[in-house]
Amino acid sequence: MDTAHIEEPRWLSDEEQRVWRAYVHAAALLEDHLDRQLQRDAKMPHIYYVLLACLSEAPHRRLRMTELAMMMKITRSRLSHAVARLEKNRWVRREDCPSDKRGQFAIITDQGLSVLEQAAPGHVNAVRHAVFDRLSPDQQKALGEALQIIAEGLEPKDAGADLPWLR
Amino acid sequence: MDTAHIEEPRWLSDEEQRVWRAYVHAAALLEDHLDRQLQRDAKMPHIYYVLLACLSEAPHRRLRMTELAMMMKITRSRLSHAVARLEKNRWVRREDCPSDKRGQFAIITDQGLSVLEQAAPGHVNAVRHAVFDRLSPDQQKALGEALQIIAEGLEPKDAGADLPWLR
DNA sequence: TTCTTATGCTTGAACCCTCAACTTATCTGA
DNA sequence: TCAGATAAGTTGAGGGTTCAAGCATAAGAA
Repeated sequence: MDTAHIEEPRWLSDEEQRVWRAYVHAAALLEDHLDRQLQRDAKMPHIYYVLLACLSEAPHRRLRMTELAMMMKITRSRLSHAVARLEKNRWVRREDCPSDKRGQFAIITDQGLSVLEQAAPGHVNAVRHAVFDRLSPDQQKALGEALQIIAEGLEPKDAGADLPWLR
Repeated sequence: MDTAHIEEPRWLSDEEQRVWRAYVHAAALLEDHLDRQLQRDAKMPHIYYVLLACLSEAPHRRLRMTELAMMMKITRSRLSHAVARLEKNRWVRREDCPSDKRGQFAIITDQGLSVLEQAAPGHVNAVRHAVFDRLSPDQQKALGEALQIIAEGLEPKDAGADLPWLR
């Protein structure tokens, strides 16, 4: 009997399952925790905080939409919706790109900057309590290295973040 | 000048920032990747797969709603909506608990079980490719330990998962 | 018992994200 | 120069999640 073409899946070992479960649980609890904290204290979910933080550190407090999307590892569509929402709050505004008429800059406003500064201490504390206060330097280092490898492996090699059929 | 009462936040060091960014990126990319794979191949997001998997391993293929929510580290509300959706697909059904008239069991159906079995190999492969194929055994171990510590720290000590004011 | 509080679970509105389709603009090559 | 092809970004529908409120039952106190 020829079974060479059948992909017999390699199930996860007990050890691997434990690691995987730890990931699933930690990710669920952590995202929840941060979202709740920021939603309560700054009226925005975690990802919107990251968005503002990226803009605040960018050269002229501005980034092209695509660049920002790649930085944040989210789709352009998602970013478009997010910026639209933040624009309503007057925390971000858009501006046309002079050199490419298709292009848009997202720019953090003074108001957005001040909201970000108000939110930052609470957010950093939440991260610290949840993660860094609990791990030894070695554990932190190991965690970072493993996650970096995972992230790199999933990075879309080709630009088309929104175009899954290119995969 | 008395500044003792002012909480000067301890910002993240460069090293800590790198670790934190790695987490944020890995989490975003990984959830996205798994959701997309499962949505394509099994018409459900990752969390619904986990839900079915939990039920499939439970004693009589059934769990009380609250128990399942705690296992999955999600709110009862979210679970309620999720089960409602899976019930429409006939992958899960509900049953009243005889000993507590408020209680409900969620039960995976034969159909749900078969969908789960069909989806499992592809999902395991995705996890393997993204995580375990890229990390040495030591790295896996370290990752698991760090994540477990983080998860434990965020576990709600008191039962009230839905009641944030109890903290 | 009866009153009070706590528990189990659901609901609907508001919000967020995904997917596919679309618009406009830029690039490429014959 | 001009017709694809590609790129930047947006849109709306459909579906998932959150939050606060609600209903019904159970447990505890008086």
